[in-house]
Amino acid sequence: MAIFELWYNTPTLEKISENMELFDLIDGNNERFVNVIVDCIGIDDLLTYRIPEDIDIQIGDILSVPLGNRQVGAIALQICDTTQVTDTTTEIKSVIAVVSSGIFPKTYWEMLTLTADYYRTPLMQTIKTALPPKLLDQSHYRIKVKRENIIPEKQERESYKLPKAAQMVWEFLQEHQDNSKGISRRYIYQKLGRYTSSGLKELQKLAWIETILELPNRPKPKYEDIVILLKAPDSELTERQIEVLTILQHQGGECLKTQLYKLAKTTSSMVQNLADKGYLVISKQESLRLGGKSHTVTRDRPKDLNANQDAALQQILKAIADCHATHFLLHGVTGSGKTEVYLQAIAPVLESGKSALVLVPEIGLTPQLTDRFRARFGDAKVSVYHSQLSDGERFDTWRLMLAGEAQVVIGTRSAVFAPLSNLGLIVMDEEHDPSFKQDRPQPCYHARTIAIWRSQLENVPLILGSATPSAETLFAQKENNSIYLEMPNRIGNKPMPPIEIVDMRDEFKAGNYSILSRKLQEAIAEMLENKKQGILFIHRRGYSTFVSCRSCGYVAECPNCDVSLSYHDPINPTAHQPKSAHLRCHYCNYTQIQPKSCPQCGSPYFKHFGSGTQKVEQELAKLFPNIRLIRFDSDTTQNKDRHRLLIDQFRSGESDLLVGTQMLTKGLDIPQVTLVGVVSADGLLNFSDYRAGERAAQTLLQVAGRAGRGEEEGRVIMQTYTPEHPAIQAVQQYRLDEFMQTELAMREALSYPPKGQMVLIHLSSEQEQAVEKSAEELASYLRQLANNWDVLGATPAAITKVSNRYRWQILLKFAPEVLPDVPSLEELRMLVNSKAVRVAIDVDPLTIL
DNA sequence: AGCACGCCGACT
DNA sequence: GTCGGCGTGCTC
Repeated sequence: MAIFELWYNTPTLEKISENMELFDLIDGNNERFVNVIVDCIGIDDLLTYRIPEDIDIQIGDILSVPLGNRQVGAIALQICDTTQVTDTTTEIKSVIAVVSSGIFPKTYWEMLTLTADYYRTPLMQTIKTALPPKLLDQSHYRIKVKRENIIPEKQERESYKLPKAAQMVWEFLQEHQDNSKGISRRYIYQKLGRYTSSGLKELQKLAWIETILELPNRPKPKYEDIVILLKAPDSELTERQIEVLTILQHQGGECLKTQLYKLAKTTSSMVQNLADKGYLVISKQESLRLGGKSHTVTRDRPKDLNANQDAALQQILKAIADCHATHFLLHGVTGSGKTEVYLQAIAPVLESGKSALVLVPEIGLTPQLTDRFRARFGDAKVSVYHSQLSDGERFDTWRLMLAGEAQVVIGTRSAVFAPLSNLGLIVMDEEHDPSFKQDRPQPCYHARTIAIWRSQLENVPLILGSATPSAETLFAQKENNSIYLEMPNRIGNKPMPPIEIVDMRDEFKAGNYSILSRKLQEAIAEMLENKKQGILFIHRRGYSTFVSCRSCGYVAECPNCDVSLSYHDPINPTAHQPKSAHLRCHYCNYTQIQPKSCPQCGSPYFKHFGSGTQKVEQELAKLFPNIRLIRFDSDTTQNKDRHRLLIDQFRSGESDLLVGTQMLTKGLDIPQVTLVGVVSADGLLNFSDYRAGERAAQTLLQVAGRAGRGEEEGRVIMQTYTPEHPAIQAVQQYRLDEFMQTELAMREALSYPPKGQMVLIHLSSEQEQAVEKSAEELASYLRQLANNWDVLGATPAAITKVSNRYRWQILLKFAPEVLPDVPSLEELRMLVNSKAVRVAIDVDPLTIL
């Protein structure tokens, strides 16, 4: 792979690799020192710390070290018996503790340095995304107001005499005094900047405030007491004591202390007494908090494969046996049995004592998949890793992976960094899914890109599976010698459901003003009559896109963002929402009560545009009063258990129709579903991003694939105002490959990815002029610098204001074979020398809006 | 992120 | 002279 080789020999990588070889075991009677990178932006040099005699440190260990008067995380890179600190005035401090003694393989660090370098993000920040949360937490200051030290009249008088800075801080503290835990110094600093330091000092002098140093709250292993039988009961003991020991004996001579209390109906005094007598011993055992236990108990056996599946599997098995970094594109239509191929490919990996990594878009949405893996390999062999786990669960799962035993890890995007030391196979399911790309904290990595590197670094095969492969993977498949595996048929040769397109313009002409066409209405009626189930797909959640006044055209807008507010109904299952009709911003969550009359002209009549889940829900209730339906969108599925609950409800037949958004597209396998309706395909199509066509075709095809997976034949009805759109045509005929060929040709003409590379630089600030100025200055600087890239912009972002921040962006475009020497995040921050402006860099952005 | 240090202008 | 605001640079 071209990109891979270009980025491979980066200076940072070499530096780290050499350091890893410095794993010299100097048996020191002398003092020993460790050179570390610390978790502090702006310190790129290695710092040296003394290793206390009672602490054992290995290269690659994650440490906690003092820095200034704080504690920060650090990674041990070199261990030596002499200091490289020549300056004798600096005191060499000692390591505080080893946070995790993970001995990562060399390839793991190479993967991290590659990621940091490619995505132009500081190494430490990249390492943090790979580690469980809070593991590299810093200590931080909290400020508390000391009410008891303040005499009201005195305060009244003195607060006027305070220096400006102190007064600002004091006022700020007054505004936030409801926070009982105190507020973090960092937060004050964000708001007040340089006034913070002197202001706090002044208030401290008056003793009006108290500063508390909160130490990092790192996740810790959880221990439980267990009792172990040492000696069989004998006549020395009382009857009751013998009884307790016999129960312990029946438990295999070992069980949890609390469990013994319950079983023997006894208490700690009895157990302690027996321990004192030497019959048993109380010891500590780590209890692993592992998220999401299995919901099914039935053990699953490998299923017979059809010819396509078997052909695919044989090729994969060969690569696994040869330990080749072969890349497979497993292109299988929905229902073709990709999961079974994964399972049978993983089985020999586990048998050979290696581990497998399975990456999925969103685990909360695919509990069935985890259940299936657990049923096949057993609970003990399968762990899940995703952001919905608690910090403790993530920490424990992470350490379980580090332990190196053969296991299957199923996880979302961040699991691509799973510290599995003996990897045998990587699987990425639904490879086209945009949630594999991170966009919020830097680095904005794509898990597929990292998975490709990891497969090459560790010489393990990679399976990219999808019914609707991404343009990137299709293109790479043609260019490289990766292997294309096709499974064009559903299991049992069930046909793909026919897709019927309804032109909504005809409906309107015929006098049907409903958002549901006559055809779809009939189909739903028929479905209800036959006691079947269906799915209705809507592109948007909420009631409608926006609400406007019928008489003056006023549209309610978010005060913090540049978007109109969405209408939400009062009937809402989540507790924290207003009980009456309200308007909400989908960007910053600003919520207000729907006004009774137009604030501009006073008219009480409003018009609702678009069609969200709630609107469809109402319409259905009107047309089919007895229909039992479940709404499935991010409003109704806020917590992780609700996904499963709603899906289980639907699966068990408690409901006729599932009405939902995007979430429905992801691997939902319910055999009873015979009807799939797409309320409006247009929202997907008329999205002005270069990837809109690809995304729309993928989404629609995925939705369509939900129908007819069982015995009954399926049926798909797609409503649209633009039936002639190539994406719609492609989907209707199941001709995605041809559509993608024209897409690729189009991308090539405009040198868009994958026929070109892009880097997007975001700038944002609360000050409108500050961003504009910085963005334009940066753009012209980049233009000067540019010899092999095009600089587009600076331009305001499509949604210019979000959460009171004005957003601008600069797009860099370059040919795919060009090595992009784009400034790193740190360099960009230096270039934008305005503290008010935030910068972010997105390499290979999925959307350029 | 947070601190000390040092420079420069204003005021006891 | 000295105090305080502000920018700069360092943290083992």
